[in-house]
Amino acid sequence: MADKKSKKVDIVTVSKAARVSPSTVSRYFNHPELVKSATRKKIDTAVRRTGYIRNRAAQTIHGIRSGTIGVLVPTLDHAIFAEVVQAFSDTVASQGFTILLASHGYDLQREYAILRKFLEHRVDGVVLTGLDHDEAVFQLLDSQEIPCVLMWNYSATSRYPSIGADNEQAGRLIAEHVLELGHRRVACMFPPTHGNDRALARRDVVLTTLRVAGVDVPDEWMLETVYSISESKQDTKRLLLQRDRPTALICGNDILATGALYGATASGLRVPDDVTVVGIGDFKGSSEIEPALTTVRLPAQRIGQEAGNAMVLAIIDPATGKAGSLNCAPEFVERRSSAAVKSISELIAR
Amino acid sequence: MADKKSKKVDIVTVSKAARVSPSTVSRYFNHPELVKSATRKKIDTAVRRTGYIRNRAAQTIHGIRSGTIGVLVPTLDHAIFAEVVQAFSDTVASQGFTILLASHGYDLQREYAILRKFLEHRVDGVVLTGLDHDEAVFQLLDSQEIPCVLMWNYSATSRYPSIGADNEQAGRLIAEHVLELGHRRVACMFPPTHGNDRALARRDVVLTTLRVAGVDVPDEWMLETVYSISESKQDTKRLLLQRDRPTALICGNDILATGALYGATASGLRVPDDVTVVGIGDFKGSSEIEPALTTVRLPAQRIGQEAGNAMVLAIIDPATGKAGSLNCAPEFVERRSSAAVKSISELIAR
DNA sequence: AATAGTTTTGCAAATGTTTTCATAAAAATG
DNA sequence: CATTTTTATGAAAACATTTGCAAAACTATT
Repeated sequence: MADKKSKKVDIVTVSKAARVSPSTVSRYFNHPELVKSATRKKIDTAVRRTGYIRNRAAQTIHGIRSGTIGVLVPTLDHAIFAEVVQAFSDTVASQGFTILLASHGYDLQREYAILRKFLEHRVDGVVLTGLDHDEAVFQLLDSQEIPCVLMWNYSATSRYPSIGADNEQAGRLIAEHVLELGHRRVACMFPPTHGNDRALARRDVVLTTLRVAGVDVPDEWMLETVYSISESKQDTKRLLLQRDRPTALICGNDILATGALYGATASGLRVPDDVTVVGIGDFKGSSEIEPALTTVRLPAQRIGQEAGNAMVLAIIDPATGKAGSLNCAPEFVERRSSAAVKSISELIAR
Repeated sequence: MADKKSKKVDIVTVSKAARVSPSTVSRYFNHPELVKSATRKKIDTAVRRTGYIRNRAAQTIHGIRSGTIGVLVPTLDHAIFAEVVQAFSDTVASQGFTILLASHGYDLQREYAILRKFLEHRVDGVVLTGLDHDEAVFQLLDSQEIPCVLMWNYSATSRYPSIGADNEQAGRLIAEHVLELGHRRVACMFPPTHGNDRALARRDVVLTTLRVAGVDVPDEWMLETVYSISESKQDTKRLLLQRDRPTALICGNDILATGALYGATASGLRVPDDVTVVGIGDFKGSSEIEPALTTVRLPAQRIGQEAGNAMVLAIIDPATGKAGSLNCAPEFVERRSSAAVKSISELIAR
């Protein structure tokens, strides 16, 4: 099969080889039921012989769908986004769509530029990560008539349909757990919140939940740590080696919690006997680490799939398909890294 | 800016609004130096007012580059591929390219189908992962005239330019280290090698290196374990709880090694005192885990960048740009998880 | 075998751009 | 100010397809 290396082979090359008109070849691809099976056969061999590959660009200018979906994430370097993209990609690929992928690195300006680029490519739909975006982004989306879904976070009041987990709920679940265990001396470690509505929502609700229960997190126990195991290990060591240390550490995500676990070990402390460590996310490995991490599961894979299905539906059936928001509920997962405070004396101890 | 929600706005809409011809608008975008600055200003406001977005599909059918590069990986779920894709994407994005991303899940049939889809979209270049691909894939690539690079692995004899690390070298480095430490009772844990030339290359060279040194790995110490911390933790426990256990465990990648570390801990063994564990990859977290993992660094980020640069060059300057292979040398990283065998008695002990 | 009804095919126009070529406008030169 | 040169613009063809419409080729019916 497929030689004819040299010259470009297009639909008319094929039509000549098959001794039919270009229109018929076009129909062969788009409405095969309209072409006689004998002709179909002729064209089939012609396609094979010439090595013809359809040109989607040429179709697209006829208003036909491009078969691409633009996916915009902050970064793939966080396993959790990679996972959700993977699930999304698989889901839409099974329906014939391919994804255009780009990352903005939490820079909202870049997000706008990338969105424009997606639109130049006439993507059939756009997926953004998180709820918060530049007003210009939303306006641009408004002015187009392609479906858009906000993936990863859920909020009933999001400006576009949001499919994901409710971060506030996740934050509350973990904070309540820590409170239930009797901890009152609680530290928090969250990633920088600039341009990251997810982290922000989690942090705020954790703090609020604690405060409502009468637990205040002093400033020096309020750590802002970049998404990195080594950084969080460092910061945790610094935190735990102080004379006055917390009995529990709530981490904004499981990567930070993993580093915290390592940091506690490196500080000679046992988890959960000496200090409770909890995360948010339930990343791969969180259940296997020693001690296994207490956390809140954010169902990345499910989110990716649901978003993919919603997007495809909205594309192929814009009338009924209007994607709606979907709350993929986070789920509290208790494991070994958290335990009740030991005793009254522990509460007063340094 | 940008309203006119309803009707499609194309280059002639803009040209009317600016009272110039479509050709001039086209030039405004593609050869702005050819249009008088007064006219430029007119068009500029017209573009803004109409909310026009260029249509790359329409450009592409003129043989103009599509500005897309097809990237094909086994899966994004392995952090290492996510990392390399991220680096690649960033690199080419800075030159105005966007990536079409798809994953085949180690299914070489799917790889072919995806490649075809990429070609339908008239990507300007294609990146595949690893050296081994279906003959049909190579033939299809041969018949096209777009650049292709094989990313992640390096081999001097690869069928297309390969940019990546030499897995044999990586395997040798780690095997030699284990031998130098005096280990003779060595177990191996590798992922399934079907459709995965990287794992295969590593395993073969490790085994060969050991055998040359007179160390044979018995079948029951030759573990095939899927890429998963929990699986490798399980398998490691099973391995280490036998009466007759190895003094060292070589893992095909750091994920397996991480699970092995957890498994050893869970078996009540200390690493490296009771058993040496080494990996390949130097993934994120490998340096922070307790004990820090001895491994071989595969420079994912650098590979992604180099591949991106090579690809862009090959696209924009096909004459000189012909991408060449590049060996991003793996680097042995000694950390805490490996140590010399303790004593002669240890060698005989069970 | 003629007619009507279907099915299959081809022609030509349309899609949204770019580009070549020719012409108009402006600038430079005498 | 006329002429030449340079610069800026527009008309029309080209790109690789799809599609509405009409003609042609079959089938079925009488």
